[in-house]
Amino acid sequence: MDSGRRTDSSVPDELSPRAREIVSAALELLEREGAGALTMRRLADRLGIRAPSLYKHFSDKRALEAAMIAVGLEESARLFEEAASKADPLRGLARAYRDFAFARPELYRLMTDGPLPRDLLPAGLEERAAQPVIAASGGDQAAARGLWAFAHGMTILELNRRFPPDADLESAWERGLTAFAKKRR
Amino acid sequence: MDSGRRTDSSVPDELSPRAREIVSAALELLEREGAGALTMRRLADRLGIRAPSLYKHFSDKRALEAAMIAVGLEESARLFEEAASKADPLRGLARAYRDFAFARPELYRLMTDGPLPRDLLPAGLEERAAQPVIAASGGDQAAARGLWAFAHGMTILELNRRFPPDADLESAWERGLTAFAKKRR
DNA sequence: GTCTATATCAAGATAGAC
DNA sequence: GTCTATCTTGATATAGAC
Repeated sequence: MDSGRRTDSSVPDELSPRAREIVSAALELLEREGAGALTMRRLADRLGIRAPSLYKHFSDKRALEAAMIAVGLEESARLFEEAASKADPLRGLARAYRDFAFARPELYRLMTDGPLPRDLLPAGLEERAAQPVIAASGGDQAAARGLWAFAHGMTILELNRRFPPDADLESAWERGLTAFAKKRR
Repeated sequence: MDSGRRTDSSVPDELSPRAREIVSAALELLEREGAGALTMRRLADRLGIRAPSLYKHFSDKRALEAAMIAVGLEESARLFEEAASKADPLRGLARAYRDFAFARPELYRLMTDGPLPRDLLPAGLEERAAQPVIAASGGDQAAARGLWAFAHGMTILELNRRFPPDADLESAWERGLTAFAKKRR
């Protein structure tokens, strides 16, 4: 595994180079050791500096987390756009959604466990990530939100190991996607 | 406001009377001040005792939380059974689900944010709470899990204020319930 | 069943020097 | 951009007396 020094290509470039390195290290720390390990001290350790130095780059922890969430939204928007451009957009999108969440489970949690820090996010980013889901729902916003809720519910309940251990989740996904694929009338 | 002393009627009675009072106070504290406020110290304050005394009643915080979760499962099982016994079980159940979550949002989070403490829960309780959903899905477990995922997704995304502020959630619920109401073939 | 005293650990953030 | 020193706060849990 490479580490620390590498700059993640999807870190927003409004940030200074050093800030981007910090976000990159924070994402690695988060994913490797979980949300509980994402502290200013541990992050600084990983970068070989002291915790107070981080405050020269981010005003507080919330600003750092917002930058991390922005990375997640950019990446998911890109993945969703690609999936929705192929055959069977609805199932492709569902697959891309689940794959993203399981590739970066801790980031996914950070992105969904509370309100988005909308005041700190690039304008239009939230909408951009939602757009492919709306398109795959035939432009019906209500259907898109229902579909998102279903996908998020399946995903987060599985991530949280909240389903019974022996549950057949493949069938549950299939049943839900079939339901949302049907035209309303 | 009354406090501390009152015993919640749905606290499991395998516990000693004093332990039930503690669980009751913990549920109040959790709901009034949020998960961050549920600490052994704050709980003890509310009961007029010192934190170490709590450990005579619960071996650790996890055991206390398990008792709280058991209360939530008992209550939701009761509410779901009642809702599913009436006309339009699927919509009644969905309403009961959402109502429960919004009546006790912090308890709902505690119940869904991670794996159940299955080793500390009364046997059969998890299944009892799930049963009405399976029944309303015509006995189809996969459909029941999809429906649960949808309901949880709608609920938790709303509780987390994760939908756009202006989203029409009533329509999203309706679209999803219509989808799951249709027979699969 | 409750107490005091204590161990152990850790968090976010600021001031001010270099 | 980084440092040291520090503030302020707070957590879970145990030992052993009463």
